Amino acid sequence: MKLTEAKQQFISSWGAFGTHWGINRTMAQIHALLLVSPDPITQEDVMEQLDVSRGNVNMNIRELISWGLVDRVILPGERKEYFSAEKDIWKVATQIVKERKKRELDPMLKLLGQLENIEGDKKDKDVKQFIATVSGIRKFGNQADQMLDKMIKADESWFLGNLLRLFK
Amino acid sequence: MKLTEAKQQFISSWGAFGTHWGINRTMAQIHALLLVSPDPITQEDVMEQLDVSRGNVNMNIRELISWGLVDRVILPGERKEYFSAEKDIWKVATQIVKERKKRELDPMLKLLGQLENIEGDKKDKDVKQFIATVSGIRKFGNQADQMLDKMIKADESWFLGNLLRLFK
DNA sequence: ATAAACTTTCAATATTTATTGAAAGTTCGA
DNA sequence: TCGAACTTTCAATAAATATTGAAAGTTTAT
Repeated sequence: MKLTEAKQQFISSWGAFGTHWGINRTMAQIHALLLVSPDPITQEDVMEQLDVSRGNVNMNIRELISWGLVDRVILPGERKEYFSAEKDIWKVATQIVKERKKRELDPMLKLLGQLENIEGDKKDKDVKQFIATVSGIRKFGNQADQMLDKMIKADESWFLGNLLRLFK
Repeated sequence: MKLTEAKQQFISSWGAFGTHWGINRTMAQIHALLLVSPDPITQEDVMEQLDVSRGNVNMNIRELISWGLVDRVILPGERKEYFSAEKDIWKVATQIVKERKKRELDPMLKLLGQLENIEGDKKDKDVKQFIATVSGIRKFGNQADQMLDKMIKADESWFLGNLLRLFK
């Protein structure tokens, strides 16, 4: 397989993979393209290589920037903006974890905490099950939350070292 | 807040949460409903409580069963089928991890392995970056894969004990 | 101050994904 | 074997989501 074909495969699979995880296909593909581009590229480049419109590229690059995965780069003496992706996969992963935690997990845990305090007969079967389920999810979620916090702060070698210890 | 309202909240939030993770809203809501139902319930019950059609409920319950999160239950002396969800959140989590790993992570790792073997000048900047990116993702993915395998096999107390050790 | 180069916006449109509900299929007791 | 009770299927439809592209906005060099 040659580079061009492999690149295509990678971008397309990364896009499909993304959709399974609630990430818009084009955004994932742009990210993939940037991940395999050794140098920063322009919106125009992305439009050509992925065959999507200017507006779409603009929107999705902005989103990638808000996720902290892509940076604007101004090349000296150039008028237009270039973009480049963080290439260190550990950093990419922790950044995604950090954002998803902030945007989704933390609000969910907050809600679950509130839902645990319902009025009503604690002997009632439905009340009992509701509280048990909600508190079960909350406890598990809190564990995950703590673990992810440590991961975000850790560097890769620390994490791998500990994993090794954990699973030896 | 009373039970009915809290239940509504929980189901609706769980549905919204699901959509952020590539899970169809109704499926997540049905799961939520089953999680807070102390006893098995019928398709008819789900239709009424969530106000969705018979076909939709049938389809999504089937999907939940294929994910190993919900079981068919035949009550003695009853003609119709009842459904109940696994309530142990640890089991729910490991089951989801197991399935997503099988359906998504493993195929992706397989593909990445293939993409690493491209023909071409290993000194070429683009080839170099492509291989670096793909192998970086593959290595990280393999670590995650191994860790998730252990988690799937472990039981909760083992895992929590080790986590504690890991993060003390 | 102007205009070219470039970026952003967003209403219209297209695409994808989810839902409905009636018809077909199945199971089971009498 | 019949038919009532129940489940499944799937083509049609609705709803949600993503994409386009032209117009408006911005920046910069002269």
